[in-house]
Amino acid sequence: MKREPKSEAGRATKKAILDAATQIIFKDGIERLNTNLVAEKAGVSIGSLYQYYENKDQILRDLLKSSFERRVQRLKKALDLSMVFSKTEEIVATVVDSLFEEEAGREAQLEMLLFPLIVASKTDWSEQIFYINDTIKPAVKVLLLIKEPSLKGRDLDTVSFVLMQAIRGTLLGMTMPFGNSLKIDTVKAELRTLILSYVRAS
Amino acid sequence: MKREPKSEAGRATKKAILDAATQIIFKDGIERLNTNLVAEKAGVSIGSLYQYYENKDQILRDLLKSSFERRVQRLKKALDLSMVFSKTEEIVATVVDSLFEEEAGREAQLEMLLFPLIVASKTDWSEQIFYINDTIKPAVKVLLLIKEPSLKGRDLDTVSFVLMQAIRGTLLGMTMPFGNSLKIDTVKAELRTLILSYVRAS
Amino acid sequence: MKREPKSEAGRATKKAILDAATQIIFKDGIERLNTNLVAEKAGVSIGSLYQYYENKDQILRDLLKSSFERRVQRLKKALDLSMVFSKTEEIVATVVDSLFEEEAGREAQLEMLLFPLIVASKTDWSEQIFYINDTIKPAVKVLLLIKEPSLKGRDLDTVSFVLMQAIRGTLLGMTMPFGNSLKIDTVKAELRTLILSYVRAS
Amino acid sequence: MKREPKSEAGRATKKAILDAATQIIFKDGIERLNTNLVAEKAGVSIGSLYQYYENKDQILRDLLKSSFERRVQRLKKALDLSMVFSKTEEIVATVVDSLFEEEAGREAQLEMLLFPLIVASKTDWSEQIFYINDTIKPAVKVLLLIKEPSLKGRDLDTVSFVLMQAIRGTLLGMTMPFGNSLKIDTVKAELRTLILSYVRAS
DNA sequence: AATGAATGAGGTTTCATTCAT
DNA sequence: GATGAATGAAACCTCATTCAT
Repeated sequence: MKREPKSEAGRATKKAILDAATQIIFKDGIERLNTNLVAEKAGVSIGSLYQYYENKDQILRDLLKSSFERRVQRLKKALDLSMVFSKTEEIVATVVDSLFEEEAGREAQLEMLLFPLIVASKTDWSEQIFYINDTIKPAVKVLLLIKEPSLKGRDLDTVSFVLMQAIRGTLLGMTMPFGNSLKIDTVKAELRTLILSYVRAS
Repeated sequence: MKREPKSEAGRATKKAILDAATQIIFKDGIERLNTNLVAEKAGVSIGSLYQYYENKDQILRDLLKSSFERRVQRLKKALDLSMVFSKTEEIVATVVDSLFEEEAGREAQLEMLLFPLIVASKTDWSEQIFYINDTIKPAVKVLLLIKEPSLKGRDLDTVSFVLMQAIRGTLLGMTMPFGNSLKIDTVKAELRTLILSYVRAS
Repeated sequence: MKREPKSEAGRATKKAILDAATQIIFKDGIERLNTNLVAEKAGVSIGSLYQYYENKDQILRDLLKSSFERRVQRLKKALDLSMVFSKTEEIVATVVDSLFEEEAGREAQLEMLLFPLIVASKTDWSEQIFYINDTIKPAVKVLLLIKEPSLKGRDLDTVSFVLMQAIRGTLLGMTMPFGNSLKIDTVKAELRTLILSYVRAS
Repeated sequence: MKREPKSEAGRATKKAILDAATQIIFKDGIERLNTNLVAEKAGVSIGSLYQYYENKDQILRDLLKSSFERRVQRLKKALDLSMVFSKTEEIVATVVDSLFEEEAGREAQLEMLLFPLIVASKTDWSEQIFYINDTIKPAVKVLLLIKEPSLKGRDLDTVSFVLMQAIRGTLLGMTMPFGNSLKIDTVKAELRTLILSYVRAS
């Protein structure tokens, strides 16, 4: 295990590395992501980079992890706030709004770009991959069940899986060439319709 | 532009290259996909590979293209056959069945694995990317409208976009670690429910 | 030794190959000159190319040879015609004119482009290299001596060497970026001045 | 842009690469010049070579540049020293002597060997190519005009162009097979004659 | 005679990682 | 701790040439 930064400077370096990596992925493409370039863009020597990250995989893993964490934070916040509202409609609206916040699309995209590397690398990524399911799904399930009794009888694991994939797919589609010609508000409205009609289907 | 095979042998070589590439992607991971390995697994010299493909990107592009074509074929077939059935339920069931056929998941996965390379590469992929939308979407739209008059008033472009992304997302999820613990029949049932309830939502 | 073309078609093929090679050198650069491309541009299969040329070097050698032959023809013609004129001024003017004919610059350039390959290759090129010297120099020497008695006492080999290199250098310079900004007629006038003043120097 | 060496060691590595390249060009021929060989002869890993040079072209460009710089230095020195002499004859003699110094022929030759690559490569070489003209020509023009008023009325750009090409051509010819059979002193004498008679021609 | 598929040695370039300073 | 020079395996791609048809 590599040194955990003890000083403020160390933490700043790690952040700079992660930021540089993210920037490269979106600006130059994930194929151009290499440690030398990351170090350069982060304004850090390649030697320093390897003080904080054992290897390239660790950087990617950290990237994915922090993306997940941001997403979880965003969703949790949305759900917590909306729990006090009475209607499912409002909960769904709040969640959909939070999904379309600035960064959410980028995170979906980042996740997808990272996936091939996840699959290919020798390091074990399962911790990262399951993290979001373990964190979000229970909340989703509980919430759905309380609000929509009609779900009783259906397999909630499958329902939340389909729901999440549908949402993620739509989000991802928005970041692709053919997706960004659509009006965001219309897409949000349709996504709300999809979610509501689905959970209320008998 | 590279030589288009003029003999039967040439065509066989091209096919062998494509097959080898597909096999490598699914067996070894897309990160291990390199021209030398492809040539080797195809039982062809590296020189021959470059007779038929200008560069690695062209192989990937061809891979994507043929995957798209197969998908379009499959969907077209399903839609044509089902047109004679009277009910939307049956159409949807047929389409969902066709999506879960052996190869369909692989194609969704291939597409996703290829995406980072698509984004990163200098070659222009838009032709490939738009192909499926241009081919499938009109059919979907016409069909939906005929069968479900309740769609009138909604933006059909957005509806079909959301629908397709939802389907694609679910399909993709099935190929990922956390997806394949679910029962396929349950997922299919839920996907049918999602589609039907969504297009019938008012 | 390769087949000498017996048929008209054969000779045409050889010419097509040479023409294609010349075109490639000037359009794409000598670095892009390769047998496959030559065959393609010549509208001939690579197999056919190797029926007429043992290897790439032979093509280059043939290229150089025919360039030399054209130059020799041009100079001979100029010298023969001008021999009947009485004055050195007129001879020089005629020769300079012939040097600036359309193709002459190209030939100087071709020769220069071919030189590194000449030096590098294993095949013996001395025949080609000396050809022009052996053919042109005697004529130059005789002519100079007859017309300009002041040359007596100077080493004619050196004089004609310096003269030829000066001419060739100027010709070559005209094909380079910084050369073609000059007015051709002024350059021709100065070259005439240079030649005349030089051979008449005491 | 590649790393500029920040340490003494780095500068030494760059120099070793350039030296190795020069040596290979003259010993093995420019066709044998390849990055692996250069790295090997320089006693450096191929990776290090690419730390300092973006690609092969950059090495060649650097080679040409430093050759130019050496030539300019030599000529400047010769011209400065000779400015104090009173007669054009002496200036010309000094310049010609400097041109025939050990290295000068090599530089002319290097330049010529590099030319095909210059023409073929995508990188922009104009900076290098114009450098020598911009640096030397002004000095030549001023000098000529001061010393030889007879030049008034002639186009000095053309005169200095013809003069330089004549000189360069002669220098180059000396490095070629048919040139080195001549006595150097005779050639130098004739070149002096050529220059003097030319600039004094009316 | 002509074709063009196939070959593979050899070249260029990249990049994760190490290690001496 | 930080630096950056050095490494070299491994990838990409080219092209002269052969040979079966």
